[in-house]
Amino acid sequence: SASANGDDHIVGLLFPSDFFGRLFAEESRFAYEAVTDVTLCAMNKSGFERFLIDHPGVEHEMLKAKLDELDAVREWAAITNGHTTMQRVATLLFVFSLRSRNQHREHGNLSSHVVHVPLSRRDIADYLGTTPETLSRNIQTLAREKVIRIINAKHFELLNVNELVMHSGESREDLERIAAR
Amino acid sequence: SASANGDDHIVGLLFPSDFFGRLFAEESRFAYEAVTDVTLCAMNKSGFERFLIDHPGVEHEMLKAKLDELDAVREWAAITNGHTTMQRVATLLFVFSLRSRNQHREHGNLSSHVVHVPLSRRDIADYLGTTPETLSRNIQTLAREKVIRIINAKHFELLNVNELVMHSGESREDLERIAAR
DNA sequence: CGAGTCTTTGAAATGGCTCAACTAAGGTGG
DNA sequence: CCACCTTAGTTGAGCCATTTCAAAGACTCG
Repeated sequence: SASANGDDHIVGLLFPSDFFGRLFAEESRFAYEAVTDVTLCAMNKSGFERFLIDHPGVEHEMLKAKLDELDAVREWAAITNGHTTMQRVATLLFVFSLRSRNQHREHGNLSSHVVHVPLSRRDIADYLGTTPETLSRNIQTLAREKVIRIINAKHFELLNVNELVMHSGESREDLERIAAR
Repeated sequence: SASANGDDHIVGLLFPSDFFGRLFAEESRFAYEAVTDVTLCAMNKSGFERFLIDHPGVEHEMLKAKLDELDAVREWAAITNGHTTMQRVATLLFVFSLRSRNQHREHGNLSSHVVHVPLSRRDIADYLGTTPETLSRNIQTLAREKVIRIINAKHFELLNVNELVMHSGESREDLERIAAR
């Protein structure tokens, strides 16, 4: 997750296996903050830059990854711009559900529609461009409508995925593409 | 400018000398639309991709450019998220003023604070994540406060740059960094 | 000089924000 | 192990910016 506190804004989330750090520049314009325990692989910045330059094949893969990332950021920007808070909340829940499903698969727990969102309400709100209060109200509305069940602050059970997709205002294909990055 | 019409959204603007097109992917997720007459340099996509792979030094420069672009998109996303419409309008005008100042410099017309925004109100509104009506009201407010003078729909004279910066809610340094890309 | 499009303006409706209080949860020290 | 304290989340009510719907100017182009 990049940049969080104060009245700054969260401009992205990072998931396991994601790369971060600002290559080929003095410093990153954004801050990175962990919301869970993390295992990370750190390397010497200039050494890694050197390595990329010396191994064009690897740098080529890095370029492709960054091009994908660029698309994803633009896509997310389009979503946060023209949608209501409810649509953003629904989109976020669905995207996280696809991600956690992938993580649960290895536990053989495929049928479980439990979504884990490790962010605080404030962080989610910052990411979605709203306030914790408005976010909470929308989550509670979804629960009241039996679209989700709130297990606890960070765990949700999806009771009606179709309804969730409806609320997101996106087609299911678009949502899956967004989640895929 | 990328992606415009309907209820789609504008996720970026392109200026002279900018590169566009989605390398190393089947097709672009976004559409590109010209709002002015343009002179463009087109090249064979797969040929150019081949060229990049064969010339790691050039591909390296491409990577650096895309990394900058990524920062710029994230920065813009942060702006459109947490700011009022007025702040976004002021930011846009200031950024365009820096850009057109650079263009006017060569005409020896340095002192002129005339900003040219070739987009329609609808396009600007889409880009800023608002409606043409709200956008118009904010522009008119700036004019009423003598911060700008509306020459015509696409040309504005900046009467009070300091006030404009105030309205943007950003520091002048931040604005200049944003404009620089 | 129209016909059509773009922009502006008005008035009403509303979604989201702010401020404030209340509840739940987690963590600490006695 | 429990009372306490602190933080996070929820709920309520009023307010305000923005949207929406509608219509009146402007500008452009044939």
